[in-house]
Amino acid sequence: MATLMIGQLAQRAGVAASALRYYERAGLLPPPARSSKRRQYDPNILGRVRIILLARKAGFTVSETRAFLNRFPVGTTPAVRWREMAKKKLAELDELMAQVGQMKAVLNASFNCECRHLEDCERLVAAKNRCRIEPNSTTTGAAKDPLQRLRSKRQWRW
Amino acid sequence: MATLMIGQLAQRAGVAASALRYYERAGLLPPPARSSKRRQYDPNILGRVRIILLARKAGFTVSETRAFLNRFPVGTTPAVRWREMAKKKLAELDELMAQVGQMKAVLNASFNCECRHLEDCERLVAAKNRCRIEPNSTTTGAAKDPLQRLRSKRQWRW
DNA sequence: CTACAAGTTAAAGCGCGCTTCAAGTCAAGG
DNA sequence: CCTTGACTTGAAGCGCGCTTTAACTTGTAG
Repeated sequence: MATLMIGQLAQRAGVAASALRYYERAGLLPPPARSSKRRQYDPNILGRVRIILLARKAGFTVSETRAFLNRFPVGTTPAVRWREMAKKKLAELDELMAQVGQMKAVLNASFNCECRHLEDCERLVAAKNRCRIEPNSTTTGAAKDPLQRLRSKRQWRW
Repeated sequence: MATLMIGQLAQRAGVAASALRYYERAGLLPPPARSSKRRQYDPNILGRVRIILLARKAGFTVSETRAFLNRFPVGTTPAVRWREMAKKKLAELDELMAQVGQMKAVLNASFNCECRHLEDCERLVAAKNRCRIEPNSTTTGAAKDPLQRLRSKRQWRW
């Protein structure tokens, strides 16, 4: 009794109902009982939702979170499992931090030139005369991972 | 003479030809002269490509990079412009770092419980009996920005 | 009975920065 | 002449985590 409709569960958990449906499809939440097709949640499920959100907040992807949730091998407690996964994730985060650090270095070290126009920089760079634009070479390409955000398919107007 | 085909420019710059075409569409590279429809690049354009890659490496998005490249207001040198944009970007990166720091905190502080099964944690969390799962409350939802990676549309099997 | 609110589904959309594909053009070498 | 390889274009795809939309059902209030 006193089961929760999806909207109520969503509100209590501080998350959108659509996200809960998504988590169900993704295997993070078990399919609840239904009354006339509507989901009726046992209030205890709120604990699981909170754990899901905690895992997400810690940086785990949805599939990592699923791996964490779906019944550990017998004998491993949640805490053990968590620490194991946390170790990997911490390493990933450290790598991310390192990349961000490199970006900051590039931001601080570049364009210490006196060129009046960008074209001057371009020519100097093309001629390998530094122009003190580059920090420490290794211009092996742009950053791959961190930070993201023209789609329009139409050409830029010059 | 001795102009570069797109493949050659790509190789020298250490970037894919498709990326160069993309940069052109996006307004980072000026449309080059053509010989029988093929792009013929002035070797000097290599400088511009390098600058583009540097900007990307520094964390600037494509449209930010376009803003940086496309002719500053008269009187602002590349260096000035760069420093202005770098300032903002550095702030963004610091925010990112802070978020990553929070994740690390969550990773380290969670699941210091002795529960044998996840279900025990769930019940405790649902009943607000901590279970020492949470670090410092503020469970306002999962992280929004950093780190990203079921699309399949098909249900997870339980 | 009618309205409205809240639920349901499957499918598509978003952001970002390219990459990949299909279908075609072109020049040089054998 | 034919092949090969590099180029061309427009359009679609990828990854990730949801959100949004469209079309429909259901329970409740007036």
